[in-house]
Amino acid sequence: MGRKRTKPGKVRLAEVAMLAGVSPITASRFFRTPEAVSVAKRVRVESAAEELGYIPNLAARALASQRTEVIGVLIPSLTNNVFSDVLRGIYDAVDGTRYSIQLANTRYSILQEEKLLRLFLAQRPAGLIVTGIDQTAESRSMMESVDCPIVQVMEIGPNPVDMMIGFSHYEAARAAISHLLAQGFRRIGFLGARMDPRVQRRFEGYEAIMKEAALLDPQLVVTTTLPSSVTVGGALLTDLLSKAPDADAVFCANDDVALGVLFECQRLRIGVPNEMAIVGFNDLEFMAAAVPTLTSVRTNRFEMGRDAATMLVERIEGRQPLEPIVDLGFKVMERQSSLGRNREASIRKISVTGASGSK
Amino acid sequence: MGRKRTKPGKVRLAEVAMLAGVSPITASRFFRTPEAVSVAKRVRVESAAEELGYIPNLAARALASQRTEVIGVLIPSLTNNVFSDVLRGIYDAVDGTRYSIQLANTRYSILQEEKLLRLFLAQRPAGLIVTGIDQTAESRSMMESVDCPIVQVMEIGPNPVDMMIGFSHYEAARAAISHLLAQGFRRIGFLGARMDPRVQRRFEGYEAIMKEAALLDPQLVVTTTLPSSVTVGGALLTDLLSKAPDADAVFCANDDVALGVLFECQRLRIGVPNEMAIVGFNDLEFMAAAVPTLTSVRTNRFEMGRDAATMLVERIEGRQPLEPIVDLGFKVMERQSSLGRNREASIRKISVTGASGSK
DNA sequence: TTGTAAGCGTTATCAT
DNA sequence: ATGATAACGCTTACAA
Repeated sequence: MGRKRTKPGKVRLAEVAMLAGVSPITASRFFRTPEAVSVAKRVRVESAAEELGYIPNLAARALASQRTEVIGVLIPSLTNNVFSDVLRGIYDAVDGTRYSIQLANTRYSILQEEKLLRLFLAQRPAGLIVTGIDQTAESRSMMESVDCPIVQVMEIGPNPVDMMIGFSHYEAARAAISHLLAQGFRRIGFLGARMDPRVQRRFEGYEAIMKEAALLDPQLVVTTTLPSSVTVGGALLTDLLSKAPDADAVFCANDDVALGVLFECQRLRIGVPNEMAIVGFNDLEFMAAAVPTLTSVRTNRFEMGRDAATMLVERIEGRQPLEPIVDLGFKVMERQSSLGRNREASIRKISVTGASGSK
Repeated sequence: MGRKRTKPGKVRLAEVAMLAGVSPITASRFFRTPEAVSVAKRVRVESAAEELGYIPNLAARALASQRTEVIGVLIPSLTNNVFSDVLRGIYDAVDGTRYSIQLANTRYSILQEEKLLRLFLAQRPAGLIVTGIDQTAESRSMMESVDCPIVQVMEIGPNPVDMMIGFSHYEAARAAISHLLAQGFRRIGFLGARMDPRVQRRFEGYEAIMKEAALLDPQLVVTTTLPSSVTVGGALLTDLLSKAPDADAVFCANDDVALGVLFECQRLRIGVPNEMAIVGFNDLEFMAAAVPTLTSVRTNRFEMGRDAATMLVERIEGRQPLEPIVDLGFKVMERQSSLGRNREASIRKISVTGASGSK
């Protein structure tokens, strides 16, 4: 009628308990809250587990306890360097803890994200890391009604679902443009690929400060929904030059676009920065190695992932983090590609470093 | 004494079965093997599940069935573009199946890999994807004694644990050097970073063909165990030039090293390819966009991941794949950076494309 | 601090 | 094709 009994191969908690001469529940306690077990029994259970090579069955644990030790991570892309740095930080922080990562790729679709979120939440994750602040209303209400801690990464904004870590893409773009203005550039183009919400926000920063300087010109803006790449960067520059031949600088929403611009300038024999200044975004490794070295906005992606996971684990384990919203800031790395001639000495110096909120 | 009863919120299989007017086991069968349930009951269970919003409890399923629907993936690095492409392929293939991915980072350490392997196997994964063919003896015997299917990715070699998909790094390097030889280059340097087993194999390919051509010279070899990067590429070139000022070409074991070499040549005003030819490895996107365009060896990383996961799923579900060892080959993408002057017309033309084994 | 009893939600086994 | 029953291995709730 029933099923045949336990195969002898596997070591269960009961075996450990028996060898240690305690009840299963005591052994169970030992693994979860050692301090709740007397020292004498602690050592007996420990050595019994060691001797038998006991490995807990996570499925049984999850079923009995009604929760898992899985942290769900939703990111838009596996290809983009930016996210792989964040991921590395997450794995780094989780490494050595009892938690494991369940990763899923939304492919920049908030509908896909909603679907994955529903899937994840159904398995009662211990915590959740989601990218950005542009979830669907449905996703939002799911996240708000669920009881596990959640961290939104990559940017900061109003109304966090729970915790948040990132920086203001708007302010970062403003700082980049301020730098170009301070260097005397005036006809500054915006080159954007993918145009996901964060690139959109960078554009808004560009737009705002250009408008304030009375320098905004639609001819200076070239974007595409294609994924960003070096090749796309070259094409965007070509487009820009056909619309605004007098452009003297470009702010690229991604570093690979910036590299593509550099190559295109070389191809077209346009001097950088004399005829065309270049500023990128994210400060990938190659930016400092290029010829000329390329200015970019450094963002703290590894730290973002690491701290997000750490905050999450802290909360899962019942501790309250110091701050629910962490602004990791950014830094404009000024390099040769944006060295200006200070064409107008009247340009005020603008601080280009600091926390996003430090307006 | 016991615990309080089921909270009313969650929908269980029993509820679905009751609403459908069948026994729980029939409902269970419907979800796993619909064809084993009569059509009449199928529709009733389906609509009942729909109506109640039933979501299966994976922990209960894993506990009862003694297996999981998790595919473990062990890769050496999250940062390296090469692996993120493979990963993307894996996620792509698994997407939409019932399997999920459990990812872990060995950080290029086979001891770390062994540890993670032990951890994974303890949870009875449905399948496993591991990187390369250089596991520890202990790892190997664990993999051989476990009963789940396993795919080794990134390269092919003798004695697969189970299945294998990749290409011969040795042959790929030979093909790259053959191309340089055919273009008339003679003092061909080897620039290698990280020197993981696959880079090592590329070096062996370089070494063998250079020796055959009686051109091997230790002064032409510069390596480092540092992770590969654009910056490191520049430094390696500098080292090479100090040891072998007459080098006329470099084979870079990674594309980022190749890009670093290009930049360093620009910095030193060394003409590419006239004074220095450059060949990279992997054919990352920027290679075709650089100025001059950079020759590289194209490898099929996305396909590698996708096909590895597909083969695994096939095997998990009981089907035998056509071939347990898949050679995805490679292709030397000849571009401007290795355009030679055919200094010696006597050089025989060598085919540079094809499966790794097609010596 | 420790133990007893019951239950977590599903599937394997055997029988019909 | 369907169902009754027991079992998967652990933890919660409560009592001692």
